[in-house]
Amino acid sequence: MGRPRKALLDRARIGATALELVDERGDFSVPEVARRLGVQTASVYHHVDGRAGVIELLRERVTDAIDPGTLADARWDVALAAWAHSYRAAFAAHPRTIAMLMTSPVRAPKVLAHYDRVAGLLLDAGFAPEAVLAVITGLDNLVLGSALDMSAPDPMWEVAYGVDAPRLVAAQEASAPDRADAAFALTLAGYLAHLRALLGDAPEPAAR
Amino acid sequence: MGRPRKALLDRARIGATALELVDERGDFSVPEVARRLGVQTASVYHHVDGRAGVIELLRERVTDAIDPGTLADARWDVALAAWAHSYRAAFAAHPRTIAMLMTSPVRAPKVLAHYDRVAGLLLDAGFAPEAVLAVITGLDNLVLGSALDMSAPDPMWEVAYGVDAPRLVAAQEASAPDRADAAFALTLAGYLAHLRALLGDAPEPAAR
DNA sequence: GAGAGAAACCTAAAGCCTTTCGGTTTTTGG
DNA sequence: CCAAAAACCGAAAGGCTTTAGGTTTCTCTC
Repeated sequence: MGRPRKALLDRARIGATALELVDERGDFSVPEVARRLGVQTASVYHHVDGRAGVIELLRERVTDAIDPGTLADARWDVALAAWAHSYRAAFAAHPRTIAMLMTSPVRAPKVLAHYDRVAGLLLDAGFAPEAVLAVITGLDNLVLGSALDMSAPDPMWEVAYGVDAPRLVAAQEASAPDRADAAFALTLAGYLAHLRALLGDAPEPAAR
Repeated sequence: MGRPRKALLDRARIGATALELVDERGDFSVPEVARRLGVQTASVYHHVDGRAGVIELLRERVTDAIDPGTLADARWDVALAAWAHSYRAAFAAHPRTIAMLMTSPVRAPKVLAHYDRVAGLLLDAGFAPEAVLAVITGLDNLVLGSALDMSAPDPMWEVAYGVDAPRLVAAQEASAPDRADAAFALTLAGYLAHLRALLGDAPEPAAR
């Protein structure tokens, strides 16, 4: 014991291991992370500010997958749609982190830069300054609501034997396997069409 | 000690106390509930199936506030909108429960009955059976995404000193205090308009 | 290149939580 | 009336979070 010749731990390995655990089991604990890395629990605390610190590592890992390039399109609605898809995909890749990340404010500069660009996009598109945050919030709600749905158990509605909900059961049996994606497409298309209408743009025909 | 003359505990009191704790602190533990009720921890386990059982009590309490009468309107879109508002309000009253309730499937018969009625409503309105669940999921995403937003810290985006996000900061400062409500109205209006368009109804003018 | 201080890991321990087991008293139902 | 069930308590096992203090190795400065 004592300091090892070669470091056994670093923040990257801790974050990766915690994310593995959350993906597999829906949660993590510091001792579990330590066991997986072949190290004592207390050692992890040397690199990270406790459990909360590990959660911040998770946030960094998950949100790093959001593609900033999606915001480059000249048409604001196309850019917004692409960004929303990328955002959703990032969370969809690790859906069990969502409940863990939502209850603390966003502080990661990289993520804040995304939202700043979105705000600029909306201002340039012609939205009133006092409306911009509501528009962003709405988009956020769509993305996170959908991402949360992907983290939910499948099926989401468990109709026990003896409970009477025939139409819900039929709907569940008839639903396509891409239900979650279809729902997101539906809400996003509706939202963007509504925003275009508010701006007085010529509404594009609601493609299928 | 031994069995008391008058019962000290029941499921209702346990549920109410746990909900109080979650509202106040964002979480609960079985010993905390017991302390508040002036009882030993082990006694709680006599009435409830562990921590998970207490969470189910929370779900019952929160969802009981959803008004089934909202679904009675003859116009499917009006009914859906009213139901969504009621649903959202129920969660908004106890926003800290949301993260706790989302990760386990819905089993409460009363809630399942709601969704069953919604499924029937959509079928009668003319949606294809295989599309019904996607439509429901989309609505669910809007409601829960918005409810989650209400449980999020305010402000949601914390731009630290030295981080450059001027347009986001300006948008936050310019935003009205009813940002969350405005965002929900925006997304719901867009969604319903989109659904009406899909059905080929005469689209009502998007009343601002 | 030598020594001081920092870094990285470990052992130990306090305090909390979840859950179970068995004991005691009171109520209830046949 | 009495046996079984119900309601509560005490105790304890095992896990988690976090801190404190010890040991070894590395690194930076003189």
